[in-house]
Amino acid sequence: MRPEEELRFLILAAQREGSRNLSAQLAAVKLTPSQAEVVRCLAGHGPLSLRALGELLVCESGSPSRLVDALVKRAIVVRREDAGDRRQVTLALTSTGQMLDAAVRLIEDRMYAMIGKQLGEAGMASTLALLRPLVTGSISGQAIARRKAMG
Amino acid sequence: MRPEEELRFLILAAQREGSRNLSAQLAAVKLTPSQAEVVRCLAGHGPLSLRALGELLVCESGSPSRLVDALVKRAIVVRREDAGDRRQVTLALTSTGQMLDAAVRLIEDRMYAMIGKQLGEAGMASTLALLRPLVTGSISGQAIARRKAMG
DNA sequence: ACATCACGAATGATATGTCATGGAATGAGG
DNA sequence: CCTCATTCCATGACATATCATTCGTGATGT
Repeated sequence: MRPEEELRFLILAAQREGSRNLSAQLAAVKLTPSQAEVVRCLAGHGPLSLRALGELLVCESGSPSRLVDALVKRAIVVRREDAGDRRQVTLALTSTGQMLDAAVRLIEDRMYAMIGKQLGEAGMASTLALLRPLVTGSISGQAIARRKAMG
Repeated sequence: MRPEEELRFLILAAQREGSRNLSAQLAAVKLTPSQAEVVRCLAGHGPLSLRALGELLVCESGSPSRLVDALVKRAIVVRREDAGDRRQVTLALTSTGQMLDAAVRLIEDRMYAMIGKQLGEAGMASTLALLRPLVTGSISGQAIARRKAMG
């Protein structure tokens, strides 16, 4: 197998396995990884329009209407009409959502600790430097850039 | 954003963007990336049972019944009963499937060339070495190992 | 003011992924 | 033979992803 092919499958495998792992952890709070990303974004970056939220999500490129739907139905997110521009909806976490955010943060921290231990500090820095150029400029890459810029 | 979080999103982003890119290329032959992986596996590793195919696919963990369904409907794959064990089905490419395989190979080669140029030979080797430990032992990691072992 | 264009969101269609369930078939033990 | 646990597939259920389309609204040019 040529190296580029292995890289392609390693990235796919890492994503799949990481997602499976995270799914299993998040099952405790009945959230999927995508839903958890929405919760974390809304918790960290205040009320957002659907479009603005979409621009922060790596998990989805378009506007995450349906992803948000499930969270609204479960009273984790409130969707209210924007007073100034009635085309937009404003999304914010409910108090339930804020509690879930704390739980998600704990789960993510555990996962990050494991990843950090696997790679080591130097390995982590190298890996980031190698992978960054692969996504710069793309939609997902821009989402990451925005997230980094906003803290 | 802490490094582990950035790594997580870089991997997700690389997978998404690569998949989008490949999807666009494969649209010329009306195949999705997952379907193309099935075609390539069957072309390279002969007739396989559904289970054996599933063990070679990185794109799916279980048995890819439905993934194969679409290919059978389009006469790209033939599904025939195994004479020895009637529980199993044997999957093989039709002549249409073999022609598609050649087209897919061209598209993948172009993509691999681009990835190779982006990373460089040394970068490629480093990246592989860094990512491999993240998936060893997992289902997807085993699929990659099998693929490497079979050429 | 009005026609028109652009924008934000919702929705339908299609294809995945993942897990759980069910059914057919095999094979090991008695 | 029979029983029964196991194996291999198929399928239902659910949550994503992606793209195209539609609909209600704002913005713009004349």
